[in-house]
Amino acid sequence: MPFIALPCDECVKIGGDVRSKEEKNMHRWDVTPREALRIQEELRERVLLQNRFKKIGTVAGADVSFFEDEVAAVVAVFDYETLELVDETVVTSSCTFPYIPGLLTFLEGPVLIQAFEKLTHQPDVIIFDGQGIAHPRGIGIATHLGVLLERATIGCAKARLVGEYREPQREKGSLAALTLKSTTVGAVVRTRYGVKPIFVSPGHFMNITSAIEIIMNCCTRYRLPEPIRWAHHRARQCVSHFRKDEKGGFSRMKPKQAVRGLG
DNA sequence: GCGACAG
DNA sequence: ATCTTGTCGC
Repeated sequence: MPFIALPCDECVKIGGDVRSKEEKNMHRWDVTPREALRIQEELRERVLLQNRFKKIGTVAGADVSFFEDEVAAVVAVFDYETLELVDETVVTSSCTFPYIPGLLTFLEGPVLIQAFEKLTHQPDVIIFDGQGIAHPRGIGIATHLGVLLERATIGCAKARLVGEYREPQREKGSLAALTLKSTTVGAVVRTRYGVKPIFVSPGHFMNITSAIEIIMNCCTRYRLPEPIRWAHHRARQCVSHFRKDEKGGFSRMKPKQAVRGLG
């Protein structure tokens, strides 16, 4: 029974039951691609592209790594000024949905939400490895989870999903508008001289200008903002453990090794 | 029907 | 995403 002993600001009472806002907003995840589209259409109406976060004290990076059907999700929280780590959570799980362009949230969302629930320090802003509103239905993973968690989020993708743009200049800080149906949904940002640009778009409780500014402030000496780099790095470490366990396991040992091992 | 297509 | 060593360019 999902009862919470001490009701607080983060909780809401419903007929004697006490549920966190996350639970109250949650929808089903065991859905078909068609049902997933329907959920996105419903949630898009709840998106707010206006800043709704206080003075930024902390920023989090969220990412997921894979090894076959096993996944490891990491959420790492950093001090916005010093970019020092202040909190981090890891959750491993198995895939329940395939990767389908436009439906990434249904693959990574469930495990990421579990990781957020384990945090001790709730960040003021969250950066995701994927799109925000620069999505065919305006609700990429950053936007979707921003609505469910009711938090300010930013989408920071390494590649384009939708939209048109002109290549930004080679200098660090160069920008180009990412346009979809004659509407600017984000920006193509050159975070270092000459490197491949990243695709920044607001998720939720955030406007485009602030999204770009926050991302730039988190980019020190690499192409990706520090929170995302860290989360990605840690998620990969976890996945490497899966590999070792897999190798040492008996059931999935490769034929050549199995034969030798059995004499 | 033919490409495009976050991770 | 992931498999992967050295190597070309700033």
